[in-house]
Amino acid sequence: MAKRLTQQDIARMAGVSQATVSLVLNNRQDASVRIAPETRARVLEVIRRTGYVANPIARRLHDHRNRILGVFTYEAVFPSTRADFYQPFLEGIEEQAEEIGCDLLLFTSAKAAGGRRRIFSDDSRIRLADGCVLLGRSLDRDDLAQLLTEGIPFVSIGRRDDAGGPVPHVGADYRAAVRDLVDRAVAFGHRKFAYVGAGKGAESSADRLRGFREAVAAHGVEGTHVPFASLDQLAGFTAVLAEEVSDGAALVLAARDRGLSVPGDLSVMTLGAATRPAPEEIGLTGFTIPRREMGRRAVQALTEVLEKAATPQELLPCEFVAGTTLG
Amino acid sequence: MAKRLTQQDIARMAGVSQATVSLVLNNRQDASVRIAPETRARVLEVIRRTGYVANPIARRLHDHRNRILGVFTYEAVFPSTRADFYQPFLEGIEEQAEEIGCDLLLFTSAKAAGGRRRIFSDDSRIRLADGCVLLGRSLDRDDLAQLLTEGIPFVSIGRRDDAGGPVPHVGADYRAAVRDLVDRAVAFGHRKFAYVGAGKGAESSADRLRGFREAVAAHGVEGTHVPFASLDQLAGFTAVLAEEVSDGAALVLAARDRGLSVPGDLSVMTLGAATRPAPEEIGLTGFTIPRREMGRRAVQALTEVLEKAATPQELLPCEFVAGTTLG
DNA sequence: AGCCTGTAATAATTCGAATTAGCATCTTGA
DNA sequence: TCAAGATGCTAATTCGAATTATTACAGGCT
Repeated sequence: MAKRLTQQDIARMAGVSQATVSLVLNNRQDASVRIAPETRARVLEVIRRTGYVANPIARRLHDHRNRILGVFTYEAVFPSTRADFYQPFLEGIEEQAEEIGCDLLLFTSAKAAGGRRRIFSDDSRIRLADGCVLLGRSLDRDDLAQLLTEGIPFVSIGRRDDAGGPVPHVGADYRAAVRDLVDRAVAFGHRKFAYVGAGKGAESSADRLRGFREAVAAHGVEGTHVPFASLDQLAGFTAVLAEEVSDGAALVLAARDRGLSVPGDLSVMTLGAATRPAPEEIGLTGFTIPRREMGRRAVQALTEVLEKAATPQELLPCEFVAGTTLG
Repeated sequence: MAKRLTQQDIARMAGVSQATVSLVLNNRQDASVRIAPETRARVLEVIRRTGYVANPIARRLHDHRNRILGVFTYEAVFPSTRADFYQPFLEGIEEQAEEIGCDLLLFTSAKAAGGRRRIFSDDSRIRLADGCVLLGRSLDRDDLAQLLTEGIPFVSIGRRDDAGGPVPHVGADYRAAVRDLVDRAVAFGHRKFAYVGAGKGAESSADRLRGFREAVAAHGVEGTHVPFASLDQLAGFTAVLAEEVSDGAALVLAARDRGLSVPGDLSVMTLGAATRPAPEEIGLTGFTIPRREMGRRAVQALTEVLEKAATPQELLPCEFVAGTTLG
């Protein structure tokens, strides 16, 4: 393996000092440092001839930035089973990283303790990057707290409750999106609503349920939370909002199986959670989560954290999907 | 942003010298450098408390290792349009990287000149990583040559012709796979073969065509290369091998449109290239490319390059897919 | 006391490039 | 003619960690 050329080598060849090579390379024209045109040309010629490129490692050692953004996920991102969930986020992240000229570091080395990666372990590599985007339905509270206390620049994708301090995040406005769905359903004449899903645990679930409760209260209609729903538990309700897309789809199929009409006898809406893969052909009414945009904005927010030591918190609007299961 | 901790900081807190911290951190036990157990424990405690991690940049500057593996692609990897192609490879790469405790660096910063990323530019960051996996249907010859002459450790996914020297790669054995398909078709009685596709340009295309030529020659049957095929050009042939899955699918549909039976009147096989998305429901006869395994092996090969300065070259077998379009 | 041996830790140097302070040399202008 | 200023370049330092050479000190032995 041919030894790599250094600025010192170039300097020797051009008969100047290493400092001069550096100045020429960076095209410095300041009043304080001047290089004669002939000298500059001579150095440039040697650089051209040798194809010399500055060693980025050494270069980055000097500034404190290395233009590397970390992406942490609690599990592998590429397996196809998880692709539907991660991919749109990552698409946005990659896009924005490319725009600001940063490389992306995937923390695949994080020791998988009990099948789940850890942000902090004996030799946490989280600080490899200038800053870090955290991705996952739920994030460990202790991890968030430690990130905050250690002053590690990061942004969460998805809203997060305070963890010993405000957590910088870019989320989706599930609360408003769910309220909007209820509003629309009320306009269709619905008065008896059921919310199907956990409604707690992850912030994303809690936000949805909260939006639901606010909306039914505002309209003065009946709204019940049914954590795990079979069709039998939904007798009497005319509109069901299912956190999970797959749950919504299953309900539609089950209802039609029993000869019920959807949306004739029962309206079903989905709240976009895609923990499990779901059939697409049903055309569920609901909303889309701006995953890609969230990825983009997260990287932008991270640059704000890095440059202004800010704590950005932002919720992006979800877009209504008409579908065919509300009537 | 809180200033990043240095070994000097740790040293101060533990009341020792920076050198001592380094020695403890690297768990050096040599006879020449000894650290008292109490001192060691004190330093480790400070490290644990602060969550200190050595700056990989500085570390790399000194010992030329940082447990970061680069992944270079000429375009973004996450957009869904490219996901089908990249994903299986990346899945294998991620899996193996996780196993050997390395992080993955995606070179999103590579300047996109004319929409295509460049490995080498004014500020090439390729050397940030210990080594690099190159991914893409075709790789720039000049880039490969430069990687070789600069002695940058890398492995190509996909076989590559020499570029001023042998190129380390992990590819798929298209040659053998295509020969196998022809063998099977001959066994079915076919004697007039057409090869549809470029058959040149990328090594993967050339290898397929080469396998085709070898097989028809070995059997003494007729074999013609038809770069861009419409159904009309295929009159007289009884078996068609299409490089592109989508081309094969289109041929089947076109043939059936004209009232021809597939495989009754015409057999169609595909050679697995998936540049464009293709319908899956046809059940084309052909073979699968072991993309995921290629990703895994590429990372393993890269470790061989790094540890033994080897130049691994390996072709993995493709698996026959019976399908329904050969008879 | 003087000398050696072992132990424990540190000072100093290295990696490659960027930057700052500063040293010569050459012009001007008074 | 001499100070002031411009010009062109380089020596020295910095970044953070790893390594080598070296020092400091205790205890044992003659």
